[in-house]
Amino acid sequence: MDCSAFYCSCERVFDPSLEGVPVAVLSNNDGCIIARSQEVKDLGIPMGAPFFKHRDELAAQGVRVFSSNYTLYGDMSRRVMACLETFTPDVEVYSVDEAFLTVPTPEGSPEAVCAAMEARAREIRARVLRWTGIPVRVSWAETKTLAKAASEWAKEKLGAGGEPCVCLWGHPDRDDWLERMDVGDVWGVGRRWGQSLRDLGGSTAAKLSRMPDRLLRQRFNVVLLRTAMELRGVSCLPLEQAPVTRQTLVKSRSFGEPTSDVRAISQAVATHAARAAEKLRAEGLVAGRISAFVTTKRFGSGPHRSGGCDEALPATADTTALVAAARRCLRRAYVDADARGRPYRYRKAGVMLAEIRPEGTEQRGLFPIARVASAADRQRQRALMEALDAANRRFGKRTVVVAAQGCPSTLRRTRDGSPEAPGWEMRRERMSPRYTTRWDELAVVKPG
DNA sequence: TCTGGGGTCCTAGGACCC
DNA sequence: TCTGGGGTCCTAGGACCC
Repeated sequence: MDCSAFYCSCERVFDPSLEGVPVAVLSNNDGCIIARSQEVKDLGIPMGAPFFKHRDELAAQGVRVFSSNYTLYGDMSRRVMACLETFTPDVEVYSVDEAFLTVPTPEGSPEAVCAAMEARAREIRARVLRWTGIPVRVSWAETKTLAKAASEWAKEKLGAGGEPCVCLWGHPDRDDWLERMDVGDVWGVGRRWGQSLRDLGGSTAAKLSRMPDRLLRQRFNVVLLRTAMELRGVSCLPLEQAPVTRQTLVKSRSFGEPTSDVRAISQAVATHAARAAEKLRAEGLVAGRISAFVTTKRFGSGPHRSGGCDEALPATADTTALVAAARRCLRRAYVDADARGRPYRYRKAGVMLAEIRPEGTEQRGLFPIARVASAADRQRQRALMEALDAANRRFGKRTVVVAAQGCPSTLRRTRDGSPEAPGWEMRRERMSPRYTTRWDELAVVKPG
């Protein structure tokens, strides 16, 4: 199951004026176009295109453009997934807008099975649409990679105004589609491998599936061999339902404006560390390593630099410990100018946590890397973090912060009295309301 | 002026062991 | 000229995903 133009669909659910109107959603900092409704795709605006290059064209075409509203999309995603689980418990939530489902195959001839499965797909699509307002594609096949290939086919049918529900298994045009499907559209084949495969004569999904195992293993790796086998109908990628513990956690953002101000950057890094710590606690995890990094802009003039430093920690999810460590890392990673004295204009900073484990399972070192707090001190810190999280949950995100994040009360006030965002905060000028998660942002229905 | 953020897995090569 | 055989662990870099 794939949601069609998911972020655009979420925007449309609560704003009927967007129905039939072209819609686009931007990445963080309003930088790139990361979701496009069918109308915008038809205009030829590519995925991931920089917004500023298309701003005028989008305006001229009457495209409604939104900043990304992850609170809304996350909540809508949960609704869609919950709806899928009413059909089968065997659901793998693969991403915010995709899931894999396993269902029993009905008895009968291949043609009959195919027809029955396509009917099932239409049933699922109809229920998700009715319950959540999100249009989806549902496509079946005997392996995940083939199911994704079927989904590509469904996408093509949808673009041509057809029914986006396909069962590849038993379909009379199955081979025809796989012979037509570009190898670059195969799940697991990116730009680099796509070009290499074309050079070796594997320009379509069907051709890739016929390439010899040894060639794939030698020229690429076992991952691509698995992809080829999956295209042959041999399942190599099982349904993953047990949530796995993450290995890393990254929090980073581009700045609204590039800056050389180490104090501002330090506040941004402290904020990322605090947010990462909050997320760690929410997931019941601790981290044993932290790094902080800064990068200048990737494009244009001026000296370019990307630097990071890391530090081992006694496994922790404590905001104060992680913020302090992140600031130490930043101090080592930050360089103000290149060898010729030209200042670096930093565009982005972030924090990465690694060596993550569930709380309570951390391995203690023989030689502690830092003074180990007493049990009583640890208990007090835990209680403090619980109070911090509770206050921020109840009264809003930046209610209680560590001072290193920058103090909200010292910020300039805007006309309505709320604190003005600091310069390093990202641009987000076209955000829709968080319709489903904030009482004060609920949609209002007016009679007549 | 303006180009996102957050992940996973695999491999090669270096350093070390006996 | 020529230098064994069999391992582990770690890291950086490259590929992929959404």
